[in-house]
Order: sequence, then C-alpha cells, then structure tokens
Amino acid sequence: MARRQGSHSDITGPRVRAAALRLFARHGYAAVSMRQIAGEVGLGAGALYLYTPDKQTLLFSLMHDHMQELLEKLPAAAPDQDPRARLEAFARFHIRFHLDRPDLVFIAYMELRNLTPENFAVIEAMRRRYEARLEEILCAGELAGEFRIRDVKLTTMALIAMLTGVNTWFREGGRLDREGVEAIYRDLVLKAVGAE
Amino acid sequence: MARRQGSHSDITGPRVRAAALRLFARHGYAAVSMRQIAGEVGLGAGALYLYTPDKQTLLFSLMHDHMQELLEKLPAAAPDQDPRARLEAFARFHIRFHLDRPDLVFIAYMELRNLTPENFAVIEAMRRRYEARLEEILCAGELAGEFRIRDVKLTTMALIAMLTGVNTWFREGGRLDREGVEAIYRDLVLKAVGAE
DNA sequence: GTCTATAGACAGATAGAC
DNA sequence: GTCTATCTGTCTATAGAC
Repeated sequence: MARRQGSHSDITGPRVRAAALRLFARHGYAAVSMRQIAGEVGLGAGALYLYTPDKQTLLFSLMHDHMQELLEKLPAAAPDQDPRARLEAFARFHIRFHLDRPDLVFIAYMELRNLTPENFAVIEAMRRRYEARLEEILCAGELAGEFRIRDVKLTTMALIAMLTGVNTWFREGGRLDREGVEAIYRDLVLKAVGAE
Repeated sequence: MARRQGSHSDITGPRVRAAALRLFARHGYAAVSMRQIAGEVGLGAGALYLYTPDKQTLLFSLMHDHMQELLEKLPAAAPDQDPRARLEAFARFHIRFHLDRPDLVFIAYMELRNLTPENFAVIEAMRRRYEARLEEILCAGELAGEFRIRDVKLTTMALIAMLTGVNTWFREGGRLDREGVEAIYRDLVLKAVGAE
C-alpha cells in the first residue's frame, strides 16, 4: 500500500500506547497528563486525540489487550492430562508471561480502580476467567488424588498472588536468572498443593 | 485539661487522617483532592492545612505510622524458639494484622510511587526490615534441618506475596472466617517450606 | 479553628490553521 | 497528521476576615 510521506499514523499509534503504558506504570494513571504522554512521543497534546477518543479509553485499551493476550496464550485446558504436569505448565507460563510484560501486569492490577464501572466489569470478568483455569487444575488434581488441598478456592488465590509477586522483586541480571526463578517457584507451588 | 468549647483540633485531626486514608485507598492518592478530604470531614479546604503542612506529608504520615505499628507489633525475634513455631506465629500475625487494616495495607503498597524520593526511602527501609524478620526465620529453620528451602530470599518474597494477597479477596462474612483463613494459610506456608 | 476568596498552575478536550 | 490556541474546569496552597 503506497502511503504518502509524513503519514505516520500506523507507527505513531503504537508509540502513543507504548509511552502511555510506560508513564502509567511509572507514575500512575491519575498522575500522568495527556501532555506528558504527547511530549514523550514528540507530539502536541491535541494530536493524541487522533489515536484515542480520551484518556480513559487509552487505559482501558491497554488493559483489555493485555488480558486478552493472557487468556489467548494460556495453555489450553487439557482435562485428560496429568494434573501435576498441567500445574507445572501453568506456573511456568504465568511466570514467563508476567516477567515479559512487567508494565502491563503492573497497570492491570494497580489501575483497576481508575476504570469506569463498565470498563472495570469487563477486565474483572477476564481476570476471573484466568483464575478459573488454575482452579480447575487444582480441582482435577485433588479429585485424582495427586494433590492434597485444604481449600481449592483459597489456594487458587494464594498461588496466583505468590506467582504474580515475582514482578515486585525480580530484576534482570540479578542473582537468579529466569530459569532459576521458574524452577524455584515450580517447587514452591508443587509443595504447597502437596504434590511432592 | 480544660479546653474551650469549639476547639476540636484533637478530634478533627484524626478525622482528617481517617478520611484521607479511606479516600486514598478507594480512589488513589493522585485522584483524591484536598477538597474531597475536607468535604468528607465537613470542613472547608483551607482548614485542612491546620492538620497537615501539605498533601504529600498526609500520605507519608499514614504510611509511616502504619509501618511503624507493623514493626512494633511483630512478635519479637526469638532465635532459641522452634523455627516452625516462629513461622506459624509470623504467618498468623501477618494475616491478622493485614485483615484488620485493609486500607492501610492497600495504600502502603499502592502509593509507594506517589512518595517523594526521600519519603520513599524511609518506607522502603521499614519494609525491608519486616521482610528480614521472615527471612531470618526461614534461615534458622533451614539450618536446624526443619525446613527444606531451595532459595531463602525468593521464598521470603513468595510467602509475603502469598500472605498479603489475602486482602485482595477476603470479605468479612464470606464463606470462610478469619480462623479458617489463618489455618489454611498456615498449612500452605508450612508445606511450601517443607515443614510438613 | 474555621471560613471565604483567591493566586497561579495545570488538567482534559476541542477548533481551526496549515 | 500535527500544531497552536483556547475553553472550561480543577488543583494545591495561602491570606485575611471572623
């Protein structure tokens, strides 16, 4: 497709989103102004509105696309597979996905309260679908006698909190590399469900 | 001490702090205006500055007092005691303390980035002192051969993330009461460190 | 101790030139 | 597609009356 020089909308759009993501993660949605975002991309403030109808939609769009990707890339449910293998795969996926997208993970959790009620309901429903997938794995393992779990719902929340916490302390180039982190978390998760 | 009628500074001060806490937790520091806080207490906006020099100090003061109380009430280190009992006590304390102060816990984590660098350093140091107490318990248990832990530092962070997560889902009057929650978390923690 | 008024900066969003 | 100018409203913090 020929495109005249100076038409950069298909590159500027992503740059606006990337700048918004970075700034929202760093300073928080409410503390970041449209002018700051525009400045980061090298635009005037008015030009931003070519790429988003308003600031709220910009935030929602980032969070929504993130949750959608999370649900799409999550290994498909395989009820016939070994629960222990499924749990290991879930933990490994969760860690990798989160370590690869620290800013998105951060705003998806921290900026929930800055969504309009309608937008919040959408994101919240997607988050519950994700949690349900882990809950189902724990249920299957419990039924198969492979796990010993006192409370499946609480354990689901506890494991997700534990795994997501990796983003609060992991720093690239630190004492542990990703494979090391994955292995230790896998170990913790398996022990917590009584699979070791 | 006699006090003339109409002088309410010693009751208004705490009410200002309570209102700020509630609003910061609900909407976020950056999204809450001094006018909102004043309105909640039934004051004009100007009167707030009798109780805090500025908005930032109000936030810092809430977080600082919270962290101080956390460190004060934490069961004293008892290196001669059984590591398993110490770990159980830590987990029970953490859960109770956090369930009793959901708003304070929430802002102490969510509003870190809205602190000035100097204030941030103070709070961060207090947080690390708290984490070090758990780390020391895990170390002692590992040395005594009571725990089997692959990485003490990572496990410290993982356990704290798991325990703190209770605030994201626990609701008074729900399916589980506090004692039930405490028991299940204790179980998860002990299994994760290989003490069961 | 609290109010009202206000200073001075900055917010989100829009209009129209180019 | 982007800029500049601007509308309209809000913000923190202060000053001075009572």
